Amino acid sequence: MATNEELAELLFPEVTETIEDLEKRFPPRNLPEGAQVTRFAPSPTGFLHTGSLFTSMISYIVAKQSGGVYCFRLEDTDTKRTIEGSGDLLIDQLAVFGINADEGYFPGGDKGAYGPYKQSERRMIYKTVIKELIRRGRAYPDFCTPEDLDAIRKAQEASKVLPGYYGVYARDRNLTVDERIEKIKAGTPWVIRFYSNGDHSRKTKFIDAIRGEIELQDNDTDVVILKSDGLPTYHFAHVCDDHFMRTTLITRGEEWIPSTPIHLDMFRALEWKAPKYAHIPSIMKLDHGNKRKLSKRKDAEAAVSYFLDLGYNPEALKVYLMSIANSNFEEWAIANKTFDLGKFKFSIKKMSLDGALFDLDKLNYFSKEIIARMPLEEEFLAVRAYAEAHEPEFLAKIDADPSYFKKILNIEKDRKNPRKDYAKYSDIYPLIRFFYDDEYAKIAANPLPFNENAPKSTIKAFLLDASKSMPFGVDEAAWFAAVKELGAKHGYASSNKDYKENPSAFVGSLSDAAEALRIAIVGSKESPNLHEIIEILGQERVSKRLEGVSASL
RNA sequence: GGCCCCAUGGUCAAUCGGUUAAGACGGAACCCUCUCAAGGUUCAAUGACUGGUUCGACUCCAGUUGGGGUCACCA
Repeated sequence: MATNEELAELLFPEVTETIEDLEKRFPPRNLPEGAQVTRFAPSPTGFLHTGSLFTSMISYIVAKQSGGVYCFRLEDTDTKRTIEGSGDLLIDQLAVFGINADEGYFPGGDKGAYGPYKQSERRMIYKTVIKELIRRGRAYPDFCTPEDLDAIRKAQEASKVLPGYYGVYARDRNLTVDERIEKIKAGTPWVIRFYSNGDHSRKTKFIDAIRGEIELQDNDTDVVILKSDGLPTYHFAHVCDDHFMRTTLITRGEEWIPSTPIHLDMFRALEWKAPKYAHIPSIMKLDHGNKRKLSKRKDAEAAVSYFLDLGYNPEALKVYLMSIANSNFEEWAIANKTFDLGKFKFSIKKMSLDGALFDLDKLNYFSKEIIARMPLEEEFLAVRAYAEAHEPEFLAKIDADPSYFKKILNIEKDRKNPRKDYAKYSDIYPLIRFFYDDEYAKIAANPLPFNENAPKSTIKAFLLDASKSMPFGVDEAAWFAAVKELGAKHGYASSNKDYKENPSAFVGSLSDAAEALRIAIVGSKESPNLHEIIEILGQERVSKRLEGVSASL
């Protein structure tokens, strides 16, 4: 009669260390009371997901505000789904949002004493633990083929019993050690399963940091812990890694709630203290009247890069996500006149329990606020960087005369209520391109939107006159007084009130006069403060435009 | 289907048994105003249903309904 000891040795001869050794290698952290060790542990399967940003942001802020440690761990155990280089991309994208790990996997190499931080490099750790589990009879090799498993599942469905590899349905659970050894020696492929002692008819409870007490049926499934490719499954890797990395708070999506009993079962078997869990609600989207999780495949906004490509300020996205995470953040921000997330006291208990619908309007609102509050120099750099990456034509204009562009950006910015017309950097160029002569020429080549209130001849004369006598270098009041006077000379009312009282006495209202000027100068009925615009454009350019438009009428 | 999570306006939501049920985004109106973006003022809009417990329930309990999640050698 062979022993489990022999089985373990046959399965993992390369493992020489023990769990004891690992405990010494990764000692408990020496952190102050209350400090949380959190982690973000994505799979390198693509771009940073909006939900991942949400979760990582929360992990980060919890660690920071408690004086703890935030780790980044790469869960690259699914070799089929792994996309080469996406782990590094994830780190770059998190860095854009200022979420930089204290320790973990980095493109240049691991940082921290609890590594490696890439699961594919932790094989020996998993095997060490599994070898021990086999010795103790708490794990065993399973020789089922996919077809065998399929047959078991079909039988279960037919007899209307819960599907899964458990109890009497766990075919290889009760093989003798001799039988196991025999099959292994015969070269039968195997995986390692956890030997559960759980009882499905009983409940396990745990305290979720967000939801409070959660009660679930105890796990009795013998889950696969080591796949045939020698890599662990998520369930086992989570238990091992978070134990040896000394994670204190597991932040993960709420889709993990149902499998928590599996994890607890394993912590129990290993006699390890289970960490606390905080199951984060998912961000949802409305799809044909139904709420559903943001989907990487179906929804562009599921990828953080979508917002970055459109030119949203990363801070704005974070602020929006924080307003979902802790809804009191918004009131705090208004009261404190700052959106500085670092100064806000985040509370994991205040997180709402159901998934929020992604609200683009609200993102736009925050984004406008944040861009408007940015100091000019900072905004300039950010816009330039965006143009550099996405709008080469715009970039050329900026670089041809940076100070000119800064003046444009600064329109109505230096005041208590700054202009808020850009939610994202991509909104800027279309709105300000008239400042550049070649772009203005393209706009003016199309019919300009003059209204029909005043006859063309009046507009023509008015614009021509303005091109010669409109004052420059004077303050806004003086300039506007001059505009009124000029308008009056051509029959426009000098106030809208006058016009309203007696419309037939005038060719148009003051608004009509101002509108004619605006259209001629910027090519549109809408623009920021006209006075600031003409001062930036300068007398020569403005006169030329007025003259040109007048001539074309 | 089993199990779990969730349930206040269109959206995000406050209230820890007693309120005229906050606030923000969005919407509407008005004001300001040379247009727009803002800003100001005001308005409309919420406790899924049914039973309990209680002097009193949005709040506690149960059930119903609805939404979401999960049941892999994916995470």
